[in-house]
Order: sequence, then C-alpha cells, then structure tokens
Amino acid sequence: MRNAGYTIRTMAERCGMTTHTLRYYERVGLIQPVGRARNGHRRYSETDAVWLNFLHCMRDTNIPIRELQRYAALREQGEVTSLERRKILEDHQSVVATQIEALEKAHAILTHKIENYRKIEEKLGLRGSSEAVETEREEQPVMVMA
Amino acid sequence: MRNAGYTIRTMAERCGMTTHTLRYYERVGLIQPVGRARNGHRRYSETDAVWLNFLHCMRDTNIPIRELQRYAALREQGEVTSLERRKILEDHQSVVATQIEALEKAHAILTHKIENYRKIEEKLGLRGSSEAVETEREEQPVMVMA
DNA sequence: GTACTCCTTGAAGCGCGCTCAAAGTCAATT
DNA sequence: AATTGACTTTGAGCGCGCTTCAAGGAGTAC
Repeated sequence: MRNAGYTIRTMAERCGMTTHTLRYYERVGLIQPVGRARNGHRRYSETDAVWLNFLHCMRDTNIPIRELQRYAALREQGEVTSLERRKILEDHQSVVATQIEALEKAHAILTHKIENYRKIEEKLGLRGSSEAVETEREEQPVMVMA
Repeated sequence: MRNAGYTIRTMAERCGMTTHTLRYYERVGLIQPVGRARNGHRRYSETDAVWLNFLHCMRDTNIPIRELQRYAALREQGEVTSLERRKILEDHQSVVATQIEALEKAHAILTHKIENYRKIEEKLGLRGSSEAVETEREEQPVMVMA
C-alpha cells in the first residue's frame, strides 16, 4: 500500500475542480499539506476527497474563500472550536436561504417574460428555427412540457 | 412641466445599486443613454426603473454582464428579436434552476453539519468556555510528512 | 464672493478566485 | 541517451464587475 492515494488530476476530476485550484486551495490553507509520493507528487486521501467536496459545494454557494479559511483553521484546532464553526455555518446558511429566495424570484420573472415572448411571437407569426412546435393551419392542440 | 425624472442618486437607491454602477451600466450599453436635465444631469424615467430592476434581479443570479449586453442589444431592435431573446432567457432560466438545486443541496448539508456540531457541543458540555478534547469526529488528515 | 453639494467625465485601481507560464524533476519508453 | 508526459515549484497574470480617483461644472445658500 505504499503508493495509495489519488493523484492531483484524479482528485481534480473527482471534485469538479482543476489541478490548479487544488494547489491553490492548499496554498491558501483551505486544505492542509497533502501527503506526497516518493517522487514528491501529491497523493490525496479519501478524507481529502470528502473535505474537498464540501469546499466545492460551499463555493457553489458563493461563500468567500476567506470564510472557508477561517472555518478550515478552526477545524484544525479540534472539537473545541465547535461553537465558532457552527456559527459560521449558521450564518452562511441564512445567506444561502436568501440566495435561494432571490433565485426563485428571478426564476418566476423569467417564466413570466418567456411566456410574454411566446405571445409576441404568436402575434408576429414567428417560428423558432430548431425547437419550435410546428403549427399548421389546421393544427391540433399540443401539450408541451415546461 | 414634464421636467420630471429621477436623479441618479434617487434611482440608485431605488434599484439597490450605486450611482457608479448606474453610469457603468450606461457606459457598457446595458441601458440606453439616459435623458438629461438642462444642466447635463441624468434624469431617469419610470421605464428605466423597470429595466434596471430587471437587470439587478438578473445580476443577482450571476448572469454575466456580457449576456445582458446581448439581450439589451436585441431588445433595442424591437419585437423581431423575440425568439433570440426568449432563447437567452430560457437558457439562463435553466442555469438558475441548476443554481437553486446546488443551493438547496448545500442548505441540506449545512443543516446536517450544524446538527452535528450541536451534538459535539452537548458531548463536550460546551457553552463558550474551552476544555480541550482530542477526538475529531470529522475527517482529519493523516498522511502528513515531515 | 465663498462654500457646499451634487453632478459630470475618463482613466486607473482593486478584490476575488483562479489560471497560466517557466523551469525543473522523475519514471518509463524508445 | 533522448524523448515523452505527468507531475513539481514559484510567481506573475487575468477576467470580471465594479469602485475610486482626479478634475471640474452647475446650482443654491449665506
């Protein structure tokens, strides 16, 4: 089991990041120094994968790197920092909730505007080039999934 | 006297942007040249407000400025661009849907982790003071060289 | 007049989060 | 030995979306 562990490339693919990003995260302290093979190449562990996936997931929610740095630093100090870490997560969770609201509002507005464009197109007799439903003179009603 | 219209400051407040951003949007073509008072100051109309609110809402969903520029340019060409504009909105709406999913996933993970911290705190009898305990229940790097 | 506030412009600057370049190491293959 | 290719390092560079700067004009108040 001498050379067990994922290469940087494998891990990058697994976590949906680039190798550059993995090194960058290590450099800025989001992940502790990764173990090395004899030739100096990084070897990522399964636990690294879990943590990196978490980071990836959080970054998807626009949490700043700085905040993750704070969190990561506390994490390295053990369970004693539970309260602080929980606070970070709770604060961020409420940010996430706010973002969800904004996105849902935008989604609704988009639905409305898209529908409006459909009406305009009908009025103008426009047809889409690729995706449009064929409407002939004597058309049959067609149910189109949203 | 139809000299009415919002000042840049008023409009900025109304749309949740800064005056700088409003000028920037005009400069890059997100909004057509705004009418001016006799002294050269911008005067925004009610229609501008609607459009700016839409832009603001879309930017909240991380749509790139470039995409909004495309959309704005089409919009200025009239109804004949309906299909293209609809496509832009539909494409972006699916991006928004994806983002909502990611955020909801993150929200769930956060709930889970927060709950976990609560348990840890209960176990440690934490309430703000510190009493070191060694066992990290979460992942902890192992392959550290030195 | 002087001060103050609000506005104007173009250009430069900034923070974020990567992203890339250059030069080098190592292992395997030819 | 030479080449290939995947990795290593450090440090610089980049794209985005503002944001600030610098210099000035116009309008009102005292």
